[in-house]
Amino acid sequence: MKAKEPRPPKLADVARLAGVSPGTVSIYVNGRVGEHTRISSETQERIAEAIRTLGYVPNPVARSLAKGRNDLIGVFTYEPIFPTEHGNFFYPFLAGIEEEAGEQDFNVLLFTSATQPNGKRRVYRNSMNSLQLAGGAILMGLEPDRAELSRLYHEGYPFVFIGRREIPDGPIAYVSADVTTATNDTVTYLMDLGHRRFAYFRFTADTEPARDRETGYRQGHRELDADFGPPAIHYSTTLDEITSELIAAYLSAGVTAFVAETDGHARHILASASALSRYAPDHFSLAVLGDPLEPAPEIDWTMFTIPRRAIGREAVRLLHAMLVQSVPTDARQITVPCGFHVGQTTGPLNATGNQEVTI
Amino acid sequence: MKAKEPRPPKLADVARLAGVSPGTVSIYVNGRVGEHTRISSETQERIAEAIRTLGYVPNPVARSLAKGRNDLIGVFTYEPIFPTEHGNFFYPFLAGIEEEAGEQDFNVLLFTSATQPNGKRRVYRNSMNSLQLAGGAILMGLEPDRAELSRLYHEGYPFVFIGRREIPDGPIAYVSADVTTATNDTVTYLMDLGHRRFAYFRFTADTEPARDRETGYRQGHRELDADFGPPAIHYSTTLDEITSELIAAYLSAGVTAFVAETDGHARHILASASALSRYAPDHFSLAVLGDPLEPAPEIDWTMFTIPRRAIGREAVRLLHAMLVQSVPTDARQITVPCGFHVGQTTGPLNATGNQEVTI
DNA sequence: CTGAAAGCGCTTACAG
DNA sequence: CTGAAAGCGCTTACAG
Repeated sequence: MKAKEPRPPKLADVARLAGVSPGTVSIYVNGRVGEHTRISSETQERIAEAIRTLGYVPNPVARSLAKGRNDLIGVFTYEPIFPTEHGNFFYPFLAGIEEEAGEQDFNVLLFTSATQPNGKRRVYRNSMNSLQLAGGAILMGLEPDRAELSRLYHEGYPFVFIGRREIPDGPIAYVSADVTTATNDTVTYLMDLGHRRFAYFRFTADTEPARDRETGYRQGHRELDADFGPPAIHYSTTLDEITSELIAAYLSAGVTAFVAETDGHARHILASASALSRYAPDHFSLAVLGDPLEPAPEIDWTMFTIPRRAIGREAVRLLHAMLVQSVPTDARQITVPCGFHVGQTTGPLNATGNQEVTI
Repeated sequence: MKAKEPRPPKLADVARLAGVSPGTVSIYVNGRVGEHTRISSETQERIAEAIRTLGYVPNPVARSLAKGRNDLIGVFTYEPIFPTEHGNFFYPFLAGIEEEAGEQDFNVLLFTSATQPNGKRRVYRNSMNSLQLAGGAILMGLEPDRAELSRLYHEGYPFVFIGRREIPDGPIAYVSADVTTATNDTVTYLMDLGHRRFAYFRFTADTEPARDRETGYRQGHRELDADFGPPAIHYSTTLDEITSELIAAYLSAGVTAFVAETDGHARHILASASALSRYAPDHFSLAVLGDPLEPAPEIDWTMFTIPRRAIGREAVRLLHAMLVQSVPTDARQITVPCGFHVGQTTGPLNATGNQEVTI
């Protein structure tokens, strides 16, 4: 084992040994030999030799400081990146980020130090933006702190949110799945199957993704029967509010198509209906507005799918563009189309007898 | 939206505005006020005020350069960190790393840029150690490049491998599950159930983890019947070599306990046996030397479990120790005990009739 | 209790 | 084609 030298060789050491100036070495190691300046091949050989014998490797921190930038893109999540429980929400996005970062020759900096005692994370700690080490960052999380987003926005720190997020201060950069269109398409698909009376189940929480889905639903809703008794859109705080009585009421009112914000809703609808001996797709159709994170083992939902991997990649590309060029703030909203999967929970009206059933 | 200032404020700006020297500001922002130097509370207030009005946030790169260290721990993997296919080998380790890094106030730097055209990764690119940005790194991977490990070792770059790895040059730092003991214990457990004739199935590949398991097996093996016909240890390149004929030969020779290096081996043993109408635990017992990555849905194996999360945490702790103190090279090998899970694939000899069966 | 100065290891115009 | 110098933004002894 080699003796531990007091300090690693630096560029100046190389220069001295090669008998050239530091500037020349810098140009050489950065491979910028042909660009503006030429270095004689003998000199190059001397430098290469010196680097070899010294075992020189450039200090990336110093380089970052001098250049004013580095090859890091940050990833900040408001919840743990690698949770033990629950399927990993972030995983597929990270897969896309890793892939694209690899291609763009970026390294990915995970901000894990910003964890507060309560487990939540913050960008700002004692009024310091902890993201600064990276030139820009990708943020993810179900419950971002809007005040922090505003502050980042005002500071001009380059960041891209995964998922559409709004702040009052102006348009922030995001990459999002086009759930509005996908929801509209889902409704259209069900209508093409003959369904006219719909019930839409969603949580009360007024988040952008929920809002976008409802927007898409209302777009598709125009040709639908709206006034049939119970409200066509059912808001609930918990899934337990989806009872057999509730489902019975909808079925009695002639609803043949259910649209569920999450697979959780869908499961509860299915369970409540089965207590009434009503099943999909025989007695009604049921579609989910998005794909469950876990490969959805038992039930083959009709649903749209969110291209999370592609979204991760797009986020890196957008951030990269913001870092090197300047992207106008109103051109920083990227939307990628969803996929659609026809499963076993939907079927044509009448053909299978799924129509107004008296219970 | 605020006008984009030409450059962010720096420490010197704060100093000027507050009417103090940069050094004083530095001490203040680093919260080292009480330590060696005292700053009058009026001065502190002026500095705080200046920071606030300027919106100053310290440049972490400059700080790293000046201090000669930063709060980054690198994570380098020889295979993609977030694969699309196959369960994620790295995930549970990363979960532990994230957890511990959060507690130690470290950020985690994922080296994703080092991807070569062929998909493999290297630490050294055009003879430059790409890990340098982080003060130290945790390496993972099934097939590390030994030459690179040697080079890192000689360079004195602080790194910890997850899993025991050897290089000829000297002892490298690692955190590993104690699979030797766990394998020994597994054999002992089966012996306590009355089994005496064992067959051990493993791949030919001579990796450290495979070697450690075999060592444990041989330790437990001493009291076992060794000469009963077919070799007590079966080496194979592919799992397809585990045929019904092979299993029949072992069963006929009186083997009642199979020990499988991986759950893949175990599945093939089970399948081959069932073709002979022989089942575990009725006709033989079967234990797996480690837990499958995926929660192993259908089959409740008897196996030992690898505490991956704990290993991830230990790796961060060890690296941290190496970074701040100096840990002797021969004290850098950490081994954590495995868990043991009694499943449905093992049972007592005789009690259930699993003994020499003629086929 | 605070200031002036040197230094961390590089890069980048600017001269020759 | 190459060198000398200033600068990136901070920290850290060392003086006062």
